[in-house]
Amino acid sequence: MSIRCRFAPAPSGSLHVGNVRTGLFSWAYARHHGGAFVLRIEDTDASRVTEEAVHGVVESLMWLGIDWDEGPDVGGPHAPYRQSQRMEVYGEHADRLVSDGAAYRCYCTPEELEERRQAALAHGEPPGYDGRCRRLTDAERRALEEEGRPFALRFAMPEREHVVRDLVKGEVRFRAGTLRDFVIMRSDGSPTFLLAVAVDDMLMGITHVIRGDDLLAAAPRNAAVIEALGGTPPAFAHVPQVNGPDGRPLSKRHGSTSVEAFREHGILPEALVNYLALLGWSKDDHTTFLSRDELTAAFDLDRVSSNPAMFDSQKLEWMNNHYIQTLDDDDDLAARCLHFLSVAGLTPELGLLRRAMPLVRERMKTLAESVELLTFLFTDDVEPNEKARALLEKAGGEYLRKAADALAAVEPWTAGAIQATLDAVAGEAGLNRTKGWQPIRAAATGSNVSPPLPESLELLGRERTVARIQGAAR
RNA sequence: GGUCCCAUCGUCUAGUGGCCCAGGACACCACCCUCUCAAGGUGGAGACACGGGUUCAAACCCCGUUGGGACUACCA
Repeated sequence: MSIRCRFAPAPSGSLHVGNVRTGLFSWAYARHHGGAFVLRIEDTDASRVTEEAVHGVVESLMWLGIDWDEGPDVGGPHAPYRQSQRMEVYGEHADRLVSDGAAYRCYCTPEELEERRQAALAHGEPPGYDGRCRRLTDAERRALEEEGRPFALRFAMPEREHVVRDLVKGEVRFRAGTLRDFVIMRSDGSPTFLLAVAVDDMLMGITHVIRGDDLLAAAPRNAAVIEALGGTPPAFAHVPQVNGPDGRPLSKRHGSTSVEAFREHGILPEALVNYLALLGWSKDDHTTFLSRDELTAAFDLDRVSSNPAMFDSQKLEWMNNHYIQTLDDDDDLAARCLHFLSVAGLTPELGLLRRAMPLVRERMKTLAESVELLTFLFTDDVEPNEKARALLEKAGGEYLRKAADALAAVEPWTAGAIQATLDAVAGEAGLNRTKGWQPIRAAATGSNVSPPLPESLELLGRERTVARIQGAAR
């Protein structure tokens, strides 16, 4: 039987990296085994879901290079792939469960439920649903019906031990009686997550459910519903959560942890995928860099770690720098930087930008850093920063004028010739390179930090270089 | 409270009874390289949560403790 995996995000907010990591594992597992990967949008809570949010999920996954065979945009044999469009399906299955005696009408109101929960807590008893409506006599039921009481549909959890053979956690046992009857259909007729997932996974032929371990306790319920419906439950693999710096599972309150945020921060998709792949999974004892293809070739669930991992953005950035360095196509890198320069209000000339790439590629942890590294090339509005001003002041107008004059005469205008001239000017003043060059750097780039000076000046051009140094000399 | 999950350097991890007084990577420190900043090179410091077992032998197996986390909703 061919493997079928799915990723089923709720598009309520943005797709955060913890969530995506789970999707990545699911995708990698499917691809590794030559199976199918399904994207399903979990929007039973339809009110808060916007079209935009769904689009955001699709965008983020595509950017990462995670592709799917069936989904809301591409369709497939089990369409539709948005739960909000499958309400009838859930209704039919809920009815079947009721007529088969696997689910029952629960007339308890939310207020009553809450009251009993509090009472149980006060007596030191477990607070779950007490199963009251499951044990109603026919007469009681009839009375409630005649009252016109609204009801929810509750699944009658078989009262036995439930065992989940999890591919990551191993055999997990839930003692009889600890899993209570749960609502599958709200009194307003809308299905709950617990019904929708089970029905969809069954109908869509999902063979392996790979998801966060916060859903581990949902697995026996999912399986029970599918069994009651006459289906075969999928295999489960519950991967641990990704934690934030505070050691708690990543969520909205950790700030910018969405895929989109990393993209806007100048992280390369191949770096994010690589980093995420190694968060909770390892190929062996030493592999650090993997392409998507290498990942799918090597990935399997038996090497997924069972303990939670903390997200380390420093390591991500280190890895990002590696990918930027190894992106040896200057045009490609320039194109990727262009976006960030544009956002910063610059309009770089493409040829110049491309020629600047060798100077900055090993200096950027993120593409966004290309802005501060290269602004001096794409604007003549260079206002020296504090340290640059100090350097200029210390050097004095005399020195700068001499340097400007010498540079004006450099022929040809190449990094090599420029370097020789800079050395000559510094030497004449009795300065070493550091002391002699820093004022020039400050004048030409407006900063005490820049890409290598002679190469930077070569790109800047003679005219602009000389003008800036003369300007700074006044 | 109950149920369940988890526990190796600060972080991500390798390790499935002897190869481990624990290996790699990020971060950190030092040195080298060096026009600034990076990158790169070399070296260093740094962990098996604790307590009991089992065994000739335990990071690895069992039990307990402690500490994290999840679930316990007409959220997903």
